[in-house]
Amino acid sequence: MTGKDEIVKKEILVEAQRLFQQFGLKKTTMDEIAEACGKAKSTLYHYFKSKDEVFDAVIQLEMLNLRQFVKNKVEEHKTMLDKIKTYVIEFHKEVVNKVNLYRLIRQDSKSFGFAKDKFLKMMEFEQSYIVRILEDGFDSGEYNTSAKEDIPWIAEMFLASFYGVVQYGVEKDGYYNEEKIERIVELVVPRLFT
Amino acid sequence: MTGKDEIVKKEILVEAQRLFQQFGLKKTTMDEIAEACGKAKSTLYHYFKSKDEVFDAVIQLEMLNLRQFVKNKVEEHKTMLDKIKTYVIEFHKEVVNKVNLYRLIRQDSKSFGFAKDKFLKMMEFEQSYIVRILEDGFDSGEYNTSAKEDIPWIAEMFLASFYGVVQYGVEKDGYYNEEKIERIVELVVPRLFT
DNA sequence: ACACTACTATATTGGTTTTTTAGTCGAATA
DNA sequence: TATTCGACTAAAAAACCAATATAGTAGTGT
Repeated sequence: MTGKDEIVKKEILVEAQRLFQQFGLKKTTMDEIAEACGKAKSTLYHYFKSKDEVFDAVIQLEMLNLRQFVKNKVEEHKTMLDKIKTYVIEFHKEVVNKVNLYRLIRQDSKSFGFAKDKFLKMMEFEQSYIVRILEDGFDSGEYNTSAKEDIPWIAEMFLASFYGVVQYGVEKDGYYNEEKIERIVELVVPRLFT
Repeated sequence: MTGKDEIVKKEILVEAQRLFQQFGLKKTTMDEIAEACGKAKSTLYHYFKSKDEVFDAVIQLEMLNLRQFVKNKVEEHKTMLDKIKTYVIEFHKEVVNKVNLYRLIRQDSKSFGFAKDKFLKMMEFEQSYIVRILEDGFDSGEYNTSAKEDIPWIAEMFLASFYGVVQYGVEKDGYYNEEKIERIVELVVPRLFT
Protein backbone atom coordinates (compact mmCIF):
# COMPACT_ATOMS: atom_id res chain seq x y z
CA MET A 1 0.00 0.00 0.00
CA THR A 2 1.49 3.34 -1.07
CA GLY A 3 -0.47 5.42 1.48
CA LYS A 4 1.27 3.76 4.43
CA ASP A 5 4.54 4.51 2.71
CA GLU A 6 3.92 8.23 2.84
CA ILE A 7 2.77 8.13 6.44
CA VAL A 8 5.92 6.39 7.66
CA LYS A 9 8.10 8.68 5.58
CA LYS A 10 6.43 11.66 7.20
CA GLU A 11 6.90 10.13 10.63
CA ILE A 12 10.61 9.69 9.99
CA LEU A 13 10.90 13.25 8.74
CA VAL A 14 9.21 14.66 11.83
CA GLU A 15 11.70 12.96 14.13
CA ALA A 16 14.63 13.78 11.86
CA GLN A 17 13.62 17.42 11.76
CA ARG A 18 13.47 17.58 15.53
CA LEU A 19 16.89 15.96 15.92
CA PHE A 20 18.54 17.97 13.14
CA GLN A 21 17.29 21.20 14.68
CA GLN A 22 18.54 20.18 18.09
CA PHE A 23 21.89 18.61 17.21
CA GLY A 24 22.67 19.46 13.60
CA LEU A 25 23.33 17.25 10.61
CA LYS A 26 26.64 15.88 11.77
CA LYS A 27 25.75 15.20 15.37
CA THR A 28 22.58 13.35 14.50
CA THR A 29 23.05 9.68 13.63
CA MET A 30 20.80 7.48 11.62
CA ASP A 31 20.61 5.19 14.64
CA GLU A 32 19.23 8.02 16.72
CA ILE A 33 16.63 8.91 14.15
CA ALA A 34 15.67 5.27 13.89
CA GLU A 35 15.40 4.92 17.63
CA ALA A 36 13.30 8.07 17.87
CA CYS A 37 10.92 6.52 15.34
CA GLY A 38 10.89 3.21 17.19
CA LYS A 39 12.34 1.48 14.15
CA ALA A 40 15.59 -0.19 13.16
CA LYS A 41 18.13 1.86 11.27
CA SER A 42 18.04 -0.25 8.14
CA THR A 43 14.33 0.38 8.00
CA LEU A 44 15.09 4.03 7.31
CA TYR A 45 17.05 2.96 4.27
CA HIS A 46 13.96 1.42 2.88
CA TYR A 47 12.42 4.89 2.73
CA PHE A 48 15.48 7.03 2.04
CA LYS A 49 18.57 6.25 0.02
CA SER A 50 20.95 8.05 2.36
CA LYS A 51 21.29 10.33 5.33
CA ASP A 52 21.69 13.29 2.99
CA GLU A 53 18.41 12.41 1.35
CA VAL A 54 16.71 12.56 4.74
CA PHE A 55 18.25 15.92 5.43
CA ASP A 56 17.28 17.24 2.03
CA ALA A 57 13.73 16.09 2.56
CA VAL A 58 13.59 17.89 5.89
CA ILE A 59 14.81 21.10 4.32
CA GLN A 60 12.36 20.72 1.47
CA LEU A 61 9.56 20.31 3.98
CA GLU A 62 10.59 23.49 5.77
CA MET A 63 10.72 25.40 2.51
CA LEU A 64 7.29 24.15 1.59
CA ASN A 65 5.83 25.43 4.84
CA LEU A 66 7.67 28.70 4.50
CA ARG A 67 6.35 29.22 0.99
CA GLN A 68 2.81 28.43 2.00
CA PHE A 69 3.07 30.91 4.84
CA VAL A 70 4.39 33.67 2.60
CA LYS A 71 1.87 32.90 -0.11
CA ASN A 72 -0.97 33.29 2.34
CA LYS A 73 0.34 36.66 3.47
CA VAL A 74 0.72 37.82 -0.12
CA GLU A 75 -2.77 36.79 -1.09
CA GLU A 76 -4.25 39.01 1.57
CA HIS A 77 -3.50 41.89 -0.80
CA LYS A 78 -5.09 42.87 -4.08
CA THR A 79 -2.69 45.16 -5.96
CA MET A 80 0.54 43.96 -7.52
CA LEU A 81 2.53 46.56 -5.63
CA ASP A 82 1.22 45.45 -2.26
CA LYS A 83 1.80 41.85 -3.17
CA ILE A 84 5.41 42.49 -4.09
CA LYS A 85 6.04 44.52 -0.99
CA THR A 86 4.50 41.90 1.24
CA TYR A 87 6.39 39.15 -0.49
CA VAL A 88 9.79 40.72 0.06
CA ILE A 89 9.22 41.60 3.68
CA GLU A 90 7.66 38.32 4.75
CA PHE A 91 9.82 36.03 2.70
CA HIS A 92 13.08 37.41 3.98
CA LYS A 93 11.87 37.58 7.53
CA GLU A 94 11.12 33.87 7.43
CA VAL A 95 14.29 32.97 5.59
CA VAL A 96 16.45 34.75 8.13
CA ASN A 97 14.62 32.90 10.88
CA LYS A 98 15.23 29.56 9.25
CA VAL A 99 18.81 30.37 8.47
CA ASN A 100 19.47 31.28 12.08
CA LEU A 101 17.90 28.00 13.03
CA TYR A 102 19.96 26.02 10.59
CA ARG A 103 23.18 27.98 10.93
CA LEU A 104 24.56 25.59 13.50
CA ILE A 105 23.35 22.64 11.53
CA ARG A 106 25.71 23.16 8.67
CA GLN A 107 28.79 22.41 10.71
CA ASP A 108 30.68 20.50 8.10
CA SER A 109 32.80 21.70 5.24
CA LYS A 110 31.05 20.05 2.33
CA SER A 111 27.75 21.66 3.29
CA PHE A 112 28.77 24.82 1.45
CA GLY A 113 28.58 23.19 -1.95
CA PHE A 114 25.39 21.55 -0.89
CA ALA A 115 23.89 24.86 0.18
CA LYS A 116 24.80 26.48 -3.11
CA ASP A 117 22.78 24.04 -5.21
CA LYS A 118 19.82 24.28 -2.88
CA PHE A 119 20.09 28.04 -2.81
CA LEU A 120 20.01 28.36 -6.59
CA LYS A 121 17.10 25.95 -6.84
CA MET A 122 15.23 27.99 -4.27
CA MET A 123 15.93 31.24 -6.06
CA GLU A 124 14.62 29.78 -9.30
CA PHE A 125 11.46 28.74 -7.59
CA GLU A 126 10.97 32.11 -5.95
CA GLN A 127 11.68 33.82 -9.23
CA SER A 128 8.83 31.97 -10.88
CA TYR A 129 6.54 33.18 -8.14
CA ILE A 130 7.54 36.80 -8.58
CA VAL A 131 7.18 36.43 -12.32
CA ARG A 132 3.62 35.29 -11.85
CA ILE A 133 2.77 38.28 -9.68
CA LEU A 134 4.36 40.70 -12.14
CA GLU A 135 2.71 39.10 -15.15
CA ASP A 136 -0.66 39.33 -13.47
CA GLY A 137 0.07 42.99 -12.80
CA PHE A 138 1.10 43.40 -16.41
CA ASP A 139 -2.04 41.75 -17.73
CA SER A 140 -4.27 43.83 -15.50
CA GLY A 141 -2.54 46.99 -16.66
CA GLU A 142 -1.09 47.89 -13.27
CA TYR A 143 2.45 47.28 -14.46
CA ASN A 144 3.09 48.51 -17.97
CA THR A 145 6.50 50.14 -17.94
CA SER A 146 8.42 47.13 -19.19
CA ALA A 147 8.02 44.64 -21.97
CA LYS A 148 6.48 41.40 -20.79
CA GLU A 149 9.46 39.37 -21.93
CA ASP A 150 11.72 41.37 -19.63
CA ILE A 151 9.80 40.26 -16.58
CA PRO A 152 11.80 37.07 -15.87
CA TRP A 153 15.18 38.71 -15.62
CA ILE A 154 13.78 41.73 -13.83
CA ALA A 155 12.29 39.38 -11.27
CA GLU A 156 15.59 37.58 -10.95
CA MET A 157 17.55 40.76 -10.39
CA PHE A 158 14.94 42.08 -8.02
CA LEU A 159 15.22 38.98 -5.87
CA ALA A 160 18.98 39.00 -5.97
CA SER A 161 19.16 42.61 -4.94
CA PHE A 162 16.97 42.13 -1.91
CA TYR A 163 18.92 39.07 -1.06
CA GLY A 164 21.94 41.37 -0.96
CA VAL A 165 20.23 44.02 1.09
CA VAL A 166 19.02 41.51 3.65
CA GLN A 167 22.34 39.69 3.87
CA TYR A 168 24.23 42.91 4.25
CA GLY A 169 21.83 44.17 6.87
CA VAL A 170 22.06 40.99 8.88
CA GLU A 171 25.84 41.06 8.63
CA LYS A 172 25.98 44.66 9.73
CA ASP A 173 23.26 44.86 12.36
CA GLY A 174 23.43 41.26 13.53
CA TYR A 175 19.70 40.72 13.08
CA TYR A 176 16.90 41.14 10.55
CA ASN A 177 15.90 44.79 10.77
CA GLU A 178 12.36 44.67 9.47
CA GLU A 179 11.84 48.41 9.66
CA LYS A 180 14.87 49.06 7.49
CA ILE A 181 13.71 46.57 4.88
CA GLU A 182 10.25 48.10 4.87
CA ARG A 183 11.65 51.55 4.28
CA ILE A 184 13.71 50.44 1.31
CA VAL A 185 10.82 48.39 -0.08
CA GLU A 186 8.56 51.43 0.10
CA LEU A 187 11.10 53.47 -1.78
CA VAL A 188 12.20 51.00 -4.41
CA VAL A 189 9.19 48.91 -5.31
CA PRO A 190 6.93 51.75 -6.53
CA ARG A 191 9.78 53.24 -8.55
CA LEU A 192 10.66 49.93 -10.10
CA PHE A 193 7.21 48.64 -10.86
CA THR A 194 5.01 51.51 -11.98
CA MET B 1 66.09 58.00 8.35
CA THR B 2 62.33 57.58 7.83
CA GLY B 3 62.51 57.41 4.03
CA LYS B 4 64.44 54.16 4.10
CA ASP B 5 61.83 52.80 6.45
CA GLU B 6 59.07 53.24 3.88
CA ILE B 7 61.15 51.75 1.10
CA VAL B 8 61.87 48.55 3.00
CA LYS B 9 58.26 48.30 4.08
CA LYS B 10 57.18 48.56 0.46
CA GLU B 11 59.73 45.96 -0.56
CA ILE B 12 58.36 43.54 2.00
CA LEU B 13 54.80 44.19 0.87
CA VAL B 14 55.66 43.50 -2.76
CA GLU B 15 57.07 40.09 -1.93
CA ALA B 16 54.31 39.35 0.55
CA GLN B 17 51.68 40.24 -2.04
CA ARG B 18 53.25 37.92 -4.58
CA LEU B 19 53.41 35.04 -2.11
CA PHE B 20 49.93 35.58 -0.68
CA GLN B 21 48.47 35.60 -4.17
CA GLN B 22 50.30 32.42 -5.08
CA PHE B 23 49.89 30.40 -1.90
CA GLY B 24 47.34 32.14 0.28
CA LEU B 25 47.56 33.51 3.78
CA LYS B 26 47.87 30.23 5.59
CA LYS B 27 50.33 28.59 3.26
CA THR B 28 52.71 31.52 3.25
CA THR B 29 55.11 31.64 6.17
CA MET B 30 56.90 34.64 7.54
CA ASP B 31 60.16 32.79 6.88
CA GLU B 32 59.28 32.54 3.21
CA ILE B 33 58.45 36.21 2.97
CA ALA B 34 61.69 37.04 4.74
CA GLU B 35 63.69 34.81 2.43
CA ALA B 36 62.05 36.33 -0.63
CA CYS B 37 63.15 39.74 0.63
CA GLY B 38 66.64 38.49 1.39
CA LYS B 39 66.18 39.32 5.04
CA ALA B 40 65.86 37.47 8.32
CA LYS B 41 62.41 36.79 9.64
CA SER B 42 62.90 38.83 12.76
CA THR B 43 63.67 41.81 10.56
CA LEU B 44 60.10 41.73 9.30
CA TYR B 45 58.92 42.16 12.84
CA HIS B 46 60.79 45.40 12.98
CA TYR B 47 58.46 46.74 10.32
CA PHE B 48 55.23 44.89 11.07
CA LYS B 49 53.80 43.82 14.38
CA SER B 50 52.40 40.55 13.09
CA LYS B 51 51.68 38.42 10.07
CA ASP B 52 48.12 39.67 10.04
CA GLU B 53 49.39 43.21 9.88
CA VAL B 54 51.40 42.33 6.79
CA PHE B 55 48.36 40.73 5.22
CA ASP B 56 46.16 43.69 6.08
CA ALA B 57 48.68 46.07 4.57
CA VAL B 58 48.70 44.06 1.34
CA ILE B 59 44.92 44.12 1.13
CA GLN B 60 44.84 47.82 1.89
CA LEU B 61 47.30 48.43 -0.92
CA GLU B 62 45.15 46.50 -3.35
CA MET B 63 42.03 48.35 -2.30
CA LEU B 64 43.77 51.67 -2.70
CA ASN B 65 44.72 50.83 -6.27
CA LEU B 66 41.26 49.52 -7.02
CA ARG B 67 39.61 52.67 -5.73
CA GLN B 68 41.92 54.93 -7.67
CA PHE B 69 41.17 52.96 -10.82
CA VAL B 70 37.40 53.18 -10.35
CA LYS B 71 37.55 56.83 -9.39
CA ASN B 72 39.36 57.63 -12.62
CA LYS B 73 36.74 55.82 -14.66
CA VAL B 74 33.92 57.61 -12.84
CA GLU B 75 35.45 61.02 -13.34
CA GLU B 76 35.44 60.58 -17.09
CA HIS B 77 31.70 61.30 -16.89
CA LYS B 78 29.82 64.51 -16.16
CA THR B 79 26.26 63.63 -15.11
CA MET B 80 25.41 62.00 -11.83
CA LEU B 81 23.56 59.20 -13.58
CA ASP B 82 26.53 58.29 -15.73
CA LYS B 83 28.80 58.45 -12.73
CA ILE B 84 26.65 56.09 -10.73
CA LYS B 85 26.31 53.68 -13.61
CA THR B 86 30.03 53.68 -14.25
CA TYR B 87 30.78 53.27 -10.60
CA VAL B 88 28.65 50.17 -10.18
CA ILE B 89 29.90 48.46 -13.30
CA GLU B 90 33.59 49.17 -12.82
CA PHE B 91 33.71 48.71 -9.10
CA HIS B 92 32.13 45.30 -9.11
CA LYS B 93 34.13 44.15 -12.09
CA GLU B 94 37.32 44.90 -10.20
CA VAL B 95 36.09 43.50 -6.92
CA VAL B 96 35.12 40.21 -8.51
CA ASN B 97 38.56 40.05 -10.07
CA LYS B 98 40.24 40.63 -6.75
CA VAL B 99 37.92 38.29 -4.93
CA ASN B 100 38.65 35.52 -7.38
CA LEU B 101 42.28 36.25 -6.78
CA TYR B 102 41.91 36.19 -3.05
CA ARG B 103 39.33 33.46 -2.79
CA LEU B 104 41.95 30.82 -2.20
CA ILE B 105 43.74 33.07 0.20
CA ARG B 106 41.08 32.97 2.84
CA GLN B 107 41.46 29.27 3.52
CA ASP B 108 41.10 29.32 7.26
CA SER B 109 38.05 29.36 9.44
CA LYS B 110 38.73 32.52 11.39
CA SER B 111 39.18 34.48 8.19
CA PHE B 112 35.40 34.74 7.98
CA GLY B 113 35.26 37.05 10.96
CA PHE B 114 38.27 38.84 9.62
CA ALA B 115 36.73 39.25 6.21
CA LYS B 116 33.52 40.51 7.75
CA ASP B 117 35.21 43.44 9.47
CA LYS B 118 37.14 44.36 6.38
CA PHE B 119 34.07 43.98 4.25
CA LEU B 120 31.98 46.30 6.41
CA LYS B 121 34.78 48.86 6.54
CA MET B 122 35.02 48.75 2.77
CA MET B 123 31.29 49.15 2.33
CA GLU B 124 31.32 52.18 4.62
CA PHE B 125 34.04 53.74 2.56
CA GLU B 126 32.27 53.04 -0.71
CA GLN B 127 29.05 54.36 0.73
CA SER B 128 30.68 57.69 1.48
CA TYR B 129 31.82 57.87 -2.13
CA ILE B 130 28.33 57.20 -3.48
CA VAL B 131 26.93 59.74 -1.04
CA ARG B 132 29.26 62.35 -2.42
CA ILE B 133 28.18 61.64 -6.00
CA LEU B 134 24.50 61.75 -5.07
CA GLU B 135 24.87 64.91 -3.02
CA ASP B 136 26.61 66.63 -5.90
CA GLY B 137 23.74 65.56 -8.12
CA PHE B 138 21.30 66.82 -5.54
CA ASP B 139 23.02 70.19 -5.29
CA SER B 140 23.16 70.59 -9.05
CA GLY B 141 19.47 69.78 -9.30
CA GLU B 142 19.95 66.59 -11.27
CA TYR B 143 18.68 64.48 -8.40
CA ASN B 144 15.75 65.99 -6.57
CA THR B 145 13.33 63.16 -5.87
CA SER B 146 14.52 62.47 -2.36
CA ALA B 147 15.29 64.52 0.70
CA LYS B 148 18.98 65.16 1.09
CA GLU B 149 19.08 63.51 4.50
CA ASP B 150 17.84 60.26 2.97
CA ILE B 151 20.87 60.02 0.72
CA PRO B 152 23.13 58.09 3.14
CA TRP B 153 20.82 55.17 3.69
CA ILE B 154 19.71 55.17 0.07
CA ALA B 155 23.35 54.91 -0.91
CA GLU B 156 23.87 52.11 1.57
CA MET B 157 20.92 50.11 0.32
CA PHE B 158 21.89 50.77 -3.26
CA LEU B 159 25.34 49.36 -2.68
CA ALA B 160 24.04 46.39 -0.76
CA SER B 161 21.56 45.52 -3.46
CA PHE B 162 24.16 45.51 -6.19
CA TYR B 163 26.42 43.53 -3.96
CA GLY B 164 23.62 40.96 -3.90
CA VAL B 165 23.04 41.05 -7.62
CA VAL B 166 26.71 40.59 -8.38
CA GLN B 167 27.23 37.84 -5.80
CA TYR B 168 24.18 35.99 -7.02
CA GLY B 169 25.23 36.34 -10.62
CA VAL B 170 28.72 35.05 -9.91
CA GLU B 171 27.30 32.16 -7.94
CA LYS B 172 24.87 31.28 -10.69
CA ASP B 173 26.90 31.91 -13.83
CA GLY B 174 30.31 31.20 -12.37
CA TYR B 175 31.76 34.48 -13.61
CA TYR B 176 31.08 38.22 -13.64
CA ASN B 177 28.59 38.76 -16.42
CA GLU B 178 29.22 42.38 -17.28
CA GLU B 179 26.46 42.58 -19.86
CA LYS B 180 23.88 41.41 -17.34
CA ILE B 181 25.00 43.96 -14.78
CA GLU B 182 24.90 46.70 -17.38
CA ARG B 183 21.37 45.82 -18.35
CA ILE B 184 20.14 45.97 -14.78
CA VAL B 185 22.06 49.18 -14.11
CA GLU B 186 20.44 50.80 -17.14
CA LEU B 187 17.03 49.80 -15.89
CA VAL B 188 17.37 50.55 -12.22
CA VAL B 189 19.61 53.57 -11.88
CA PRO B 190 17.48 56.03 -13.87
CA ARG B 191 14.33 54.89 -12.07
CA LEU B 192 15.95 55.18 -8.70
CA PHE B 193 17.76 58.45 -9.15
CA THR B 194 15.59 60.79 -11.23
C1' DA C 1 6.21 -4.41 0.74
C1' DC C 2 8.11 -3.93 5.30
C1' DA C 3 11.01 -4.84 9.22
C1' DC C 4 14.61 -6.84 11.71
C1' DT C 5 19.53 -8.63 13.27
C1' DA C 6 24.05 -8.99 12.11
C1' DC C 7 27.63 -7.45 9.50
C1' DT C 8 31.38 -4.48 6.90
C1' DA C 9 34.03 -0.90 5.25
C1' DT C 10 34.87 3.56 6.00
C1' DA C 11 35.06 7.82 8.82
C1' DT C 12 35.79 9.83 13.00
C1' DT C 13 37.84 10.31 17.38
C1' DG C 14 41.37 10.57 20.95
C1' DG C 15 45.78 10.43 22.43
C1' DT C 16 50.75 10.87 21.45
C1' DT C 17 54.77 12.41 19.25
C1' DT C 18 57.08 15.26 15.85
C1' DT C 19 57.44 19.17 13.05
C1' DT C 20 56.36 23.89 11.75
C1' DT C 21 55.85 28.41 12.55
C1' DA C 22 54.58 32.97 14.65
C1' DG C 23 56.65 35.82 17.49
C1' DT C 24 60.72 37.33 21.12
C1' DC C 25 65.39 38.57 22.76
C1' DG C 26 69.84 39.96 23.19
C1' DA C 27 73.83 40.61 20.54
C1' DA C 28 76.09 42.36 16.33
C1' DT C 29 76.65 45.59 12.68
C1' DA C 30 76.78 49.72 10.04
C1' DT D 1 70.96 55.02 16.87
C1' DA D 2 68.55 52.41 13.67
C1' DT D 3 68.62 47.91 11.39
C1' DT D 4 69.62 43.37 11.00
C1' DC D 5 70.41 38.91 12.48
C1' DG D 6 70.85 33.96 14.69
C1' DA D 7 69.16 31.49 18.17
C1' DC D 8 65.34 30.59 21.13
C1' DT D 9 60.42 29.58 22.88
C1' DA D 10 55.82 28.58 23.15
C1' DA D 11 52.19 27.25 20.77
C1' DA D 12 49.94 25.58 16.83
C1' DA D 13 49.68 22.29 13.24
C1' DA D 14 50.69 17.97 11.15
C1' DA D 15 51.52 13.03 11.30
C1' DC D 16 50.75 8.95 13.13
C1' DC D 17 48.09 5.14 15.14
C1' DA D 18 44.72 2.59 17.78
C1' DA D 19 39.97 2.46 19.21
C1' DT D 20 35.41 3.65 18.27
C1' DA D 21 31.37 5.04 15.86
C1' DT D 22 28.63 5.23 11.98
C1' DA D 23 26.68 5.07 7.21
C1' DG D 24 25.26 1.85 4.51
C1' DT D 25 24.49 -3.49 3.04
C1' DA D 26 23.12 -8.47 3.15
C1' DG D 27 20.49 -11.94 4.23
C1' DT D 28 16.29 -13.47 6.65
C1' DG D 29 11.68 -13.45 8.22
C1' DT D 30 7.16 -11.78 8.09
